[in-house]
Amino acid sequence: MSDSNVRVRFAPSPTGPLHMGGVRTALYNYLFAKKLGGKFILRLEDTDQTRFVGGAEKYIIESLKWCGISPDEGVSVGGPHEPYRQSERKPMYRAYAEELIEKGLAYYAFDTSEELDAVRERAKQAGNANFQYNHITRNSMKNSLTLPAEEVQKRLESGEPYTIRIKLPRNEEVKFEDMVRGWVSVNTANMDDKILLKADGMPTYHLANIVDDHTMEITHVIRGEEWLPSAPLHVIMYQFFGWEAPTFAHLPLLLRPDGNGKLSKRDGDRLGFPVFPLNWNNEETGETASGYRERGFFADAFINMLAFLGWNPGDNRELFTLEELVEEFSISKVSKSGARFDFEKAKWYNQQYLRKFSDAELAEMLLPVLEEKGIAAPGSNTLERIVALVKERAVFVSDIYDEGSFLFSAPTEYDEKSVSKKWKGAESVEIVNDLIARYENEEFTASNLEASFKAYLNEKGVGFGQAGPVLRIAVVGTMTGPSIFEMMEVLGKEESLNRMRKTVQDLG
RNA sequence: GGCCCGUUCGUCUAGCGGUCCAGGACAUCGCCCUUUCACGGCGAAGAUCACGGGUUCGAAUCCCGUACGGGUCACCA
Repeated sequence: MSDSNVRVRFAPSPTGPLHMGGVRTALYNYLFAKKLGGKFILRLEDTDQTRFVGGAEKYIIESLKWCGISPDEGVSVGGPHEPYRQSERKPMYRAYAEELIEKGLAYYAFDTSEELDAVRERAKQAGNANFQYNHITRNSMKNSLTLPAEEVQKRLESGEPYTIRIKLPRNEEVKFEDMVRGWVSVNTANMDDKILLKADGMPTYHLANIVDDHTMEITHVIRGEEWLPSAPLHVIMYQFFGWEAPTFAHLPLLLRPDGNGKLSKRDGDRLGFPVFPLNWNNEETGETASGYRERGFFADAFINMLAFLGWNPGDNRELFTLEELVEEFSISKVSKSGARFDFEKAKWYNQQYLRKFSDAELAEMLLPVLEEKGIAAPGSNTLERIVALVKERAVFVSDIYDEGSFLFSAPTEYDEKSVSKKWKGAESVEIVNDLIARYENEEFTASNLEASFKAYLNEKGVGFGQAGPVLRIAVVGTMTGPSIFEMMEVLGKEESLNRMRKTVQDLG
């Protein structure tokens, strides 16, 4: 990894759990930085005190950790630009806003929220869909541009609440080259004088963002497309401060699988899949949401899947670990259009990763699943053999149990369909009894059991299609599953025969 | 509604002027394997490259327009 001054940041707002779109943004930032030998910084944009949600910060840190996206600097790890929480940086922002006022590039505004609401309402009724506080309307508002200097001074000294707004030029083309979108251009005539410093003394996103990115020496700003409309404002702010602007990259949005619009936090459980990396429980509100980790996803698979929602290496390869993604990632290959999320594909990724593990590793991972279900785990040797038999049909580790539950404990009921289709009363009872008698003195290996079974078929003149399902029902209660003889070998003689005897009783 | 961004199989996408009557993956369907189910293998179906004009010997690829979709218009980020 070469020396590099590339510095990127992921700057979420702790207003709730981080959703997968956010994780992807973090991931692309991380990949971009690591690929170029740069630094990945985690900053918290908590300037809105009214929307702060307890536990969100911890959730964000844990999520990134689970994903393997580790910050080089930031709230969780510290660094040379501490603090990394904007609320803790509050004192520094005002000076920057005032610097702009001194330069004549910003002004004090005394309009209250209520007054602003009223103006907007009036504009709406006059047929003007949206009121903008801009180079025209600011002349009829209460601010340091319209009020006499003495009155401004008086208001400021009296402690009257005020905001600081940027003073945008009247008609200027703002251009910047976005790494994924190319040249983007907007005229200031279509922009408004955004508030930089709020009445509570906190900076808005725009101010805090620019000041922090500059002071933290951020070189590339990689964020979601929802920020594209405010990027020109940020470009102007860099000009106003006389700072070099970072390079921007606006990522395409993650779209909902159904209907229109971007994937939102509420879509998740409604559509049957998680939108969050981890389970979320807000103890204050009782709000809960499910996460990929608890759903049984491997972090690698989750990351791999996420990386491919809007990016690909340009060839047919699809399976990449985080390290491999770092190696291959290129922001120029990020697509411009939104990606509709598909849970089926997500599961496919997990299945691919599950298969990379050995039987022993999967057995180990299955242990906690069994414990949670209250299932007594067999010895590790038996467990591994069960894993070997069932793993091809599993997408998640827990599927190994779900698909082979009858290998852990005797079935408590018989699959109705199988029984009605293949169980022929006395005839079947006879077959099972014959097999019990036969197997009692046999060595219990799959090959032996199968050979003996076939010999029985011959003697009896019965077809496999008739007796096979009967044996299967007698041992595992259903017609599906791995090879019956393999299963019997794993189950062992005593268990297998007991189950057969019980079936004769139950279905006899 | 204003502004900005986007538009290749159902979905994710490859493609950056000729190798494309468009390739891969997921999903779907069929066959084979397995005397079960799944896995796996093979194959099929599926995109007039949103539409209309240009530019060019030649366009999915460049330009313009239209349509549609999305984002954004807060003292939220």
